[in-house]
Amino acid sequence: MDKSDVARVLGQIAAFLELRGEDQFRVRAYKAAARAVTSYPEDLQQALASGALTELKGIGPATLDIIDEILTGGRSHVLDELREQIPPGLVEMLQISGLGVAKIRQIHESLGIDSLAELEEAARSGRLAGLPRFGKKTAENILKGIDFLRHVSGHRLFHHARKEARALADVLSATPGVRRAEVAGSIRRCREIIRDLDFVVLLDGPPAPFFNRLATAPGVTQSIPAGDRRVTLRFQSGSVAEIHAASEPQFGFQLVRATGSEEHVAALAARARARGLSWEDDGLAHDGTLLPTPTEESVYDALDLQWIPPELREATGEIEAAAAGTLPDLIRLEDLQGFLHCHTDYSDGASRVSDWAAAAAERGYTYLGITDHSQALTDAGGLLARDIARQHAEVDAVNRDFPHLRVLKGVEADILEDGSLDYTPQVRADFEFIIASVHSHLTLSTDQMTARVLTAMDDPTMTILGHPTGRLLLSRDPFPLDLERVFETAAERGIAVEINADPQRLDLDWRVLRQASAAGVTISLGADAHNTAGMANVEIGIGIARKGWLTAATVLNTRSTDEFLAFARRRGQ
DNA sequence: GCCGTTTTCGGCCCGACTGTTTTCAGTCG
Repeated sequence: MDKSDVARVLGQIAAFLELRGEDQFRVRAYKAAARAVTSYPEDLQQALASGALTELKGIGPATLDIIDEILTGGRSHVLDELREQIPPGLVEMLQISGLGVAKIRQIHESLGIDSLAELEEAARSGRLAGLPRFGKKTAENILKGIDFLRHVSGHRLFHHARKEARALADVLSATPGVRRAEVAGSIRRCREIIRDLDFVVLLDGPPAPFFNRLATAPGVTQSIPAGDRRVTLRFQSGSVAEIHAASEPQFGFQLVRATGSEEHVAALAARARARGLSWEDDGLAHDGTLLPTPTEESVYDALDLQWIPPELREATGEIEAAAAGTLPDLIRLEDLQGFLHCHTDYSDGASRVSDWAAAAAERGYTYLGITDHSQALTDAGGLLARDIARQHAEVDAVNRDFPHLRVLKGVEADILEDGSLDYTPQVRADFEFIIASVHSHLTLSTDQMTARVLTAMDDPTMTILGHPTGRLLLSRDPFPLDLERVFETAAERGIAVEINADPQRLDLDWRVLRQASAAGVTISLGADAHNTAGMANVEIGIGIARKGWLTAATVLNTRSTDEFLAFARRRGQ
């Protein structure tokens, strides 16, 4: 049980209370507590033990009790009781965009519906559209929402899946007879959303006894063997893990096979056949004899290929490049000199300027770009024009305390509906660089949204286009935008386009990064972090950049402080 | 339910948008 589990329980309690028609402020208090837990930078267990949690804003006696109960016992009796009173199907419906508490209660009370399946049937049959204040459009949107939910169910964000996978890999490593356990599959490829977890384990002995042991391990509800060296495990939590067993001579082969996308692996198999080799379940064979392939390098080598970094194994040209010896020299975490896009307590961040500076200095960054929300984003407590001078004075003071770090005065300015940037030009001139982002009016057409963003790019104070498509993985589709024209304009104007490394965004999508760099666009890697724990976002952002074949030269914040500032200033003149 | 005090209970975000209806309820951020 960790922070995200605790936050999930608190959020669910809020949802149940909301459906029960409870006081809205009580509901809001639970939601606030969930947020407070999520953004709490320290270890929750320790904070509970030391009493630090009682000091946390948003946590009071009732929510503290619940957190204590979850952390010690793994469940909450408050939630359990609510589950008995209210059909859980109604809580699922809350996830449908456009359906709120009032409509769900109306549907439940007038049609007796309490599951998604029944809701879908009612929407299709027209019963739903017949309700007062419902109509054809509403029914259509609900069907769309159900489709979306089905599509995302069973998928998780990369960072959640990776955390679980690492924990499971530790358990596997500690199992008797296991010499090594590696995370493979889509997590190793750094896909933005993950369904199944894949592992390759190096065993001392035969797989069968090991698989039997796994089948009865705590939390495992089902164990489905596939052949004699693979097993699929289903867990109580809903997770699905595929375990591939390997002996030492074939470990590299199994790791390659379990890591690559289906298409990548199929292409490798075809290449093997073209070379008179056969690609079998248990290894690469020549004339019926398995070739020793203990490492991944030995597998690719046998196919006359350079070793291919896992992030690239998506069958998008990497095999051809590896054959020609032209794989890119991918960017690495240590290439970054600047840490960009973070929010302080001047807007919706939890960390102070000095906290950020200390964290950035500790990680060896040479500059740190502070970018609070601008005033138009009132929801996020956007920085009011009158508070800017105070923040800048604070930055100056912090800069005196950190001789090896330069804190830069940036801002994340809203791109308003008409494409203008938030604040007056005079106010914007006080910042050393500006990330401009769309946060509102997300339902414009492709033409309108493209025109809006292009207009914003006319503004000479814009340095970086933030989270360009506004998507929220597993919850909100990207807004429509003609990226080709945006890239063209960005390259022409010297505006960088962001890979937003918030694990919920990862926007730009890695699939369009090669198009962007081919168009000559400079990419900025932004953490979009709201507390110093969010510094780790950058690591995921690097994975996405690598997935998009980016080299250090394409990424803005691999440059020195002076080069970064020169990039920002060039446009203002 | 939590916060912040005028320390014991009153206040807590509201404006824009959508789909409905024909003046507005419900949702969203």
